[in-house]
Amino acid sequence: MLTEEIELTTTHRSPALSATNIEAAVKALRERGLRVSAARRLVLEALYGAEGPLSAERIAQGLEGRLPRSDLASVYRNLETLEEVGLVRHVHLGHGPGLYALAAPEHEYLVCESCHAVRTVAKAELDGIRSQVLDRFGFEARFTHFPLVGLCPRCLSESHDHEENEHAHP
Amino acid sequence: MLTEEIELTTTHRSPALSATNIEAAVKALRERGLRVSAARRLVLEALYGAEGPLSAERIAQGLEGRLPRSDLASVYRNLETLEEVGLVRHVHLGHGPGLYALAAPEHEYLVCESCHAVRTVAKAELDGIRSQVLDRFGFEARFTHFPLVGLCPRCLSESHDHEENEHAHP
DNA sequence: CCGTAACTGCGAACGACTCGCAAAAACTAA
DNA sequence: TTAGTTTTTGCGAGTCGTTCGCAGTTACGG
Repeated sequence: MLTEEIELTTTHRSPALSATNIEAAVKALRERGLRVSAARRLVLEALYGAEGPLSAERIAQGLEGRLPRSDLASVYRNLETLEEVGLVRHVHLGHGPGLYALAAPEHEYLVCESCHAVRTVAKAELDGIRSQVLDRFGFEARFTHFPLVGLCPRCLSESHDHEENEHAHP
Repeated sequence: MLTEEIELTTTHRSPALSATNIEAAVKALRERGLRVSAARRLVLEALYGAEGPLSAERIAQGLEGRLPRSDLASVYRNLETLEEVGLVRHVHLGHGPGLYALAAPEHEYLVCESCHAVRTVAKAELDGIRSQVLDRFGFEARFTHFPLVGLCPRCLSESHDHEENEHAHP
């Protein structure tokens, strides 16, 4: 099976106010006694400029020329550090590589098992479902690190169509 | 990070009526023009005798001496074939290897992000949540291939405890 | 501007699969 | 039963995503 590309169907944040926020992140790092190296700053720039979650690989390649390339292992280490600090979060949207994004604002993900479309939603949008899961199972659902997986509306209706065709056979 | 062992908290099926059902599976294979080799039968025996989903690795090792060892690549190939035939299904319960189980009866999984405990439930138990997700997002949730991830009751209450301790600091 | 952590970049190793290929079954038809 | 065809096996090597070891840099506090 080929590794399938994941496409995002929603937009995350405007790529504008980057620099300002990066300095806030830099401050958070220094407060923890962490150093602000060029490589680390680069990872931050990639994430602040991104429209959706990014793979470590794509960050290391410099986002198709928009940023300088850097060492993949270091990108992974920096993403890990940033995640420990709470600035970054990663999500596993299927069989591909993990994808990284800023931790705030907190997004949750719905992924279609059939077409692999990703729907990104604000945490609050899933609160209704979260409270039902809590009621039934005492379990607090989180769709930040692993998504809610299922069939998207389109694939769902296609699968209904096929069922009908099958039933139509006498 | 170490690969963490996944423990199952529920029982799947009684390990008794194996042989009978294996012959049904064998029949299904032959009907599709597939051959029933020793290796293939072994995978089937492992799954019919198991109390929960198994990794390919564990099947290849012969389930700690209960069955003969076999070739890992072939185990993967056979699991794939059995899955195509519809006899087997696999689930990704976190960062470890995929786990394989008989497709019927259809189980769904809840996994704790913190302690990695797995709760296996019958499909019907999640129908309420499924219909709420369908209403809100037009999305049919499936927790068979990827689980519903969150915090289990115990880890949830522990995280509340910690919050209280933090708040207690003036 | 010096010392000393922290951090980098490289290559190698890792786990979980997947593939290529020659040798060995399994079914089929004779 | 055996010969023929086609699947399947077992091995080794390869891939992908990620992590590790380590010598060489570099950031920052003094």
